[in-house]
Amino acid sequence: MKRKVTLKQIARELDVSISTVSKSLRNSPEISEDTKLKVQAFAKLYNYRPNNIALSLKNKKTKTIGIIIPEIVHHFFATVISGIEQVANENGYNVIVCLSNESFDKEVINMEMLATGSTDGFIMSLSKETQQKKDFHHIEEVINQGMPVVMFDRITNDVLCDKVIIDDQRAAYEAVDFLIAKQFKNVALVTTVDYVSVGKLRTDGYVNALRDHDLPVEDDMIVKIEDIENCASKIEKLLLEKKPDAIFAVNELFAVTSIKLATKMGIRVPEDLSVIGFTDGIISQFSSPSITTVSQNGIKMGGRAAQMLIDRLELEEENEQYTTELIETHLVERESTSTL
Amino acid sequence: MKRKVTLKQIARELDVSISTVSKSLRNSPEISEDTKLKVQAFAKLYNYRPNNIALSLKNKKTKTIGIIIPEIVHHFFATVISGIEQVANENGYNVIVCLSNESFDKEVINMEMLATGSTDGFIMSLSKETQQKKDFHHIEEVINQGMPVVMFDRITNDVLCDKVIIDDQRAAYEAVDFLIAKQFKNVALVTTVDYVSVGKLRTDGYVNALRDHDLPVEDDMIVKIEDIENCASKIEKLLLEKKPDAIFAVNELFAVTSIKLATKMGIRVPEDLSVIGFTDGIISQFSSPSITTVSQNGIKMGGRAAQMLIDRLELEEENEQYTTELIETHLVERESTSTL
DNA sequence: GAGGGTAACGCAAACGTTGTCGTGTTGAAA
DNA sequence: TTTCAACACGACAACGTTTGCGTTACCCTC
Repeated sequence: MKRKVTLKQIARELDVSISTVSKSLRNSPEISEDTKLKVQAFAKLYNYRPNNIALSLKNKKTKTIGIIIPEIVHHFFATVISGIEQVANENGYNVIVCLSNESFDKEVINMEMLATGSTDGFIMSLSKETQQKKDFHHIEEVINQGMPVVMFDRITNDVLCDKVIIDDQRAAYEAVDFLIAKQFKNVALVTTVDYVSVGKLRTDGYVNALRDHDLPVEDDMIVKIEDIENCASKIEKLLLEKKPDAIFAVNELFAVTSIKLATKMGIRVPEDLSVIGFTDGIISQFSSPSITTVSQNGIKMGGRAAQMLIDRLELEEENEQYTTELIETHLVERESTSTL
Repeated sequence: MKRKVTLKQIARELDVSISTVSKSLRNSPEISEDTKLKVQAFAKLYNYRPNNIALSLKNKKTKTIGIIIPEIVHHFFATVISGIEQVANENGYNVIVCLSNESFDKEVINMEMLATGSTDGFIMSLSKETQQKKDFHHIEEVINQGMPVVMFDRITNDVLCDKVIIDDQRAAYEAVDFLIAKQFKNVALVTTVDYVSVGKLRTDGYVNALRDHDLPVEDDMIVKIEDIENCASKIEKLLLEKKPDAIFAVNELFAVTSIKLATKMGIRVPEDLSVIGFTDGIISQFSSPSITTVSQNGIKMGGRAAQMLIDRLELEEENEQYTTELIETHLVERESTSTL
């Protein structure tokens, strides 16, 4: 087993100083050609690579981005990571991933952990608990320490930082508008509880779309789901009592669940009921019928977030101007909406 | 903006030496109670946290695990990461994720990148290209440098290290056996090309199951898919010409694609055709009909891999004894197999 | 031969931490 | 009064790098 070779070892072997070795490898004009060649050859032979940790300590830069997200077994978050990783990689950055599992405490612990030197900045999406508690001191803190933070998807306006989101309200509006244009009169909504920021915004979009078309907004047509495990009865009740001709669901899971329940109740999709979901993930593509959905490009979102963070990291002067970037969405039409 | 406080700053403020501060915070008996309390109070006030990078450099341990996988937008890999992250976190480790995108070169670059001080060890699953080229010098190299590697799922026997896999062959055997027990006589196989290790093993399991039941193994009943985009014609041909009464697919995507194509051709699932997939992911759960599948617990797999790596990292003496651990699988029966 | 210029290299500091060892002061025992 | 232990703390090295600056030795010029 041959351990990693260091400048010191090369210096000793070649009987020169450490500085000479370092300068030779960085091709400094201070060093004679002879020595440079000798050192470079030796370094190549022993496959010398500068130690990242030592560099990080010296430069006070880790070239590492911390990602903190609620969960990773989730198509959208996975695509965002993928987008981040790609841009990060192109810029010589690594990504270190921490999961909050929707827990406020874990989010705090993870941030503090990574903030003590491990990363140069953060890209994060808030956990449900954090959104509920509205406690963002851990985020304020790292920002105060000079570490840039970029928030995406589940954000808060209470923290000043760069953000990347989709225009949830507008996307929802357009989805509902699409349904109304198809002459559906009883469009129901299956959404999350209000403290989930994106759920709230999509709900708002739904309401606005109905209002703008002078359609009634009935509370009974809106199902707010807290826990996916126990949502069946609520949706069944909706289908049974309100007999909607279309459903807008604020995520894939709600959409596919609605379809499954409807099918079980003898309601055909899309003949008797049209359904639009949100997030163009695996489920929408592969379920039967495949689901018409609002596509939010996670790769692009992650990529933009990473680029914003890196831009800020590599800007030497502080820039107090924060921006919120909107990633465009579009409706992917599939089988779950009738074509009439 | 208050930057992170260091030992040096505390020392200066309190007019003591750096060593005294360090020792006070680590509660050394060398230091008087008075001084300790004073320092600790000050440190708490300024929220002192030891710098991870400096610690890593000093201890030659980063408390970080490198994960290299082909892709992350993939349910199984996401669950494995989730499992790794959990165990890592419990043991005070962070995970840094790199994606090879199935590319050999990227896999090599990522490994070399992380190997120069960034991580203590690796957990990885080989890229397709690497499996095809059978070039593992980058892995051998980091092992030679004393960094432990744990491989999972897509492994190779050409490298000596710890491994975590499922018994692909046995799992496939049992799935096919299950079909045969249901009196299906024409069980087809939709699999990958042979160089994908798990595909090959699952193919072997299929073949063995048929042989053991004295059923013929026909080449025409086996479809090997290289590229998911252009697989439709092959599967359609199989369905049309061979009219199988059951299909065993070596992954979710192949299973759901087969079902979709069959349905389009008027073949009802499960009435006319039973289908079993592999990997219990989102697709199997939510497609219609939901898919009977071999469940491989990614969380458990990742957890075991992480534990094996950490055990080896925290063992001071070298242990040349490598183990390959099998994670049990089980068949999840759903709607895509007829119950007769 | 004295002075100055220059090529080629080494020293040392710095990043933040830990731990070994050395050092000064105090008090008590001989 | 001397000696010695205990106590409380500081100096320093080390981890691996980079870099500004100091230090040689040599050669050229006048």
